[in-house]
Amino acid sequence: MSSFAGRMKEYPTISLDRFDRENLHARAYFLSHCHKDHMKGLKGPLLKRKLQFSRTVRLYCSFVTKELLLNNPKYAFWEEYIVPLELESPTQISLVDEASGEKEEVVVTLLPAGHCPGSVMFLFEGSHGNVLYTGDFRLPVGDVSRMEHLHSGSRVKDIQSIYLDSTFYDPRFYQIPSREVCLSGISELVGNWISQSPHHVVWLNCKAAYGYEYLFINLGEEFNTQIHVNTLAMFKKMPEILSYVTTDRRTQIHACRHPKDEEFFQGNRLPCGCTAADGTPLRIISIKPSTMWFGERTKKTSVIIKTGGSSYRACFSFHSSYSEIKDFLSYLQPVNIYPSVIPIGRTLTEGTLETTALPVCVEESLPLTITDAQPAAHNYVDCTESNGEEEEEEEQQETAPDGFSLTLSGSQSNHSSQNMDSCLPDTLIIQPELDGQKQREEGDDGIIQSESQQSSDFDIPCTPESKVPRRDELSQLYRKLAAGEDIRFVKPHTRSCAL
DNA sequence: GCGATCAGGT
DNA sequence: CACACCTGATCGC
Repeated sequence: MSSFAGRMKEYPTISLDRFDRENLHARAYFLSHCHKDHMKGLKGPLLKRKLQFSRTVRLYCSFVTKELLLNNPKYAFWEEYIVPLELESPTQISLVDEASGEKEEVVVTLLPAGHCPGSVMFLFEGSHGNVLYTGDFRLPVGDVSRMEHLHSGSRVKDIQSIYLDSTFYDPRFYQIPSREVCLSGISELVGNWISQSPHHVVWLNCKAAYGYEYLFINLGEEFNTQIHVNTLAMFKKMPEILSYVTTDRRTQIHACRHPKDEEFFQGNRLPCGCTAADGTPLRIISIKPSTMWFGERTKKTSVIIKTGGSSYRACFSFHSSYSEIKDFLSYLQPVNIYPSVIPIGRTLTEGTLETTALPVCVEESLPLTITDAQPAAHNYVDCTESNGEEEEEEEQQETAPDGFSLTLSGSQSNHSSQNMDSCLPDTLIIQPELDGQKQREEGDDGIIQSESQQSSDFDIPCTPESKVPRRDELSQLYRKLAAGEDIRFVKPHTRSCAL
């Protein structure tokens, strides 16, 4: 959960993705994307009143975000105060104090963030330096070097601070299969199922959030069909999406939802209640998009895991992996990095919220901490699926190697499907009729590669009280990152962090 | 009745 | 182990 309080040190009269408390006094608002955890306070009556009295306060976002936002009647009052901006079009904005008349100019540029429809990063350029607020993002390695507005000529712009989506900024999440790999895995599973008969249907068990649209589009395109969803209203001005979704239940691919949809599925019913025309029972499989992550050296595993007789998990991530974030940061080399997510291991309490939620500066507090590298005892990833019956293993004590488990909680079956495939990177496991998984193989690719080397590491500290990285350590790290050297990252001290 | 918060769920 | 969101209970206004 984002713990970003809404404001940046350099431009404190701006509020982004938070609209409550102190943010009620902002001179301008920015919304990076239309997910509820970035919209706190956005429908508040206080804010509504402020807008009615203001001549200058506006909300800036992408056109798509505006469209999605206004689709919800609770936010309809924003309509006349939203200024949608084109992507990659630097726009000057005046930050005006309406009481004093004091004014500050800033240029903002929206950069596509790859998180969900309409999601953007905001690049601010003004008298307090260049600052990048990433919002939530997923960018493949290398994409940052192709973002024109982060460059000036052939040179990377000097970035004073990055306010970072640090959701997976943790070496445990070293790798997440690419969007393309995940999509093709899902496609293969869907295709193998629905081609068997018209009564074979797929239920995509997606959350109630924007971000699955590209999945619908790709499946719709591939199978020349539309995906059944509950409502089309939010897409009415977005033809690229609209043409791939439908409220007509007569399709083999569903992403509809119902408050009791899991129960429905257990009873072999779709959430929409659809049945076959001739009374033949439907053959339904569910595919639940879930984040799967893998270790530094393991690229070999399935993006689809069978979790029950008719249930599958499919790899799907809205957020960049650790290595993607590392690529992003090492390319931009910001002076400061402010993680948006409170590092694991603690929950925010009333007392700590105020202090920990505030931005932290590399030099002063500690967005980053250098730790000693651990010897690479085991460099393979133990991809296990927790089936909910096992005790939480104790293996994640200090004896745990830097491998980590792929644990899929919430599975209803006893069926273990770990280490599904150790050889075929993108191949999924499909067993339409066979319930057993006899070809299951132990994760035997635990070959320890030899290049383990001692070197520095950094991760997000558990608490603001933990040790501050020394300046020389940081510069050393940055030099390595800049040189493209392989840097080993250790597990964060999430377990040992005593609180 | 409303909003905010929390616990618990998927 | 994460996320984004929902429901329902509780509290305060």
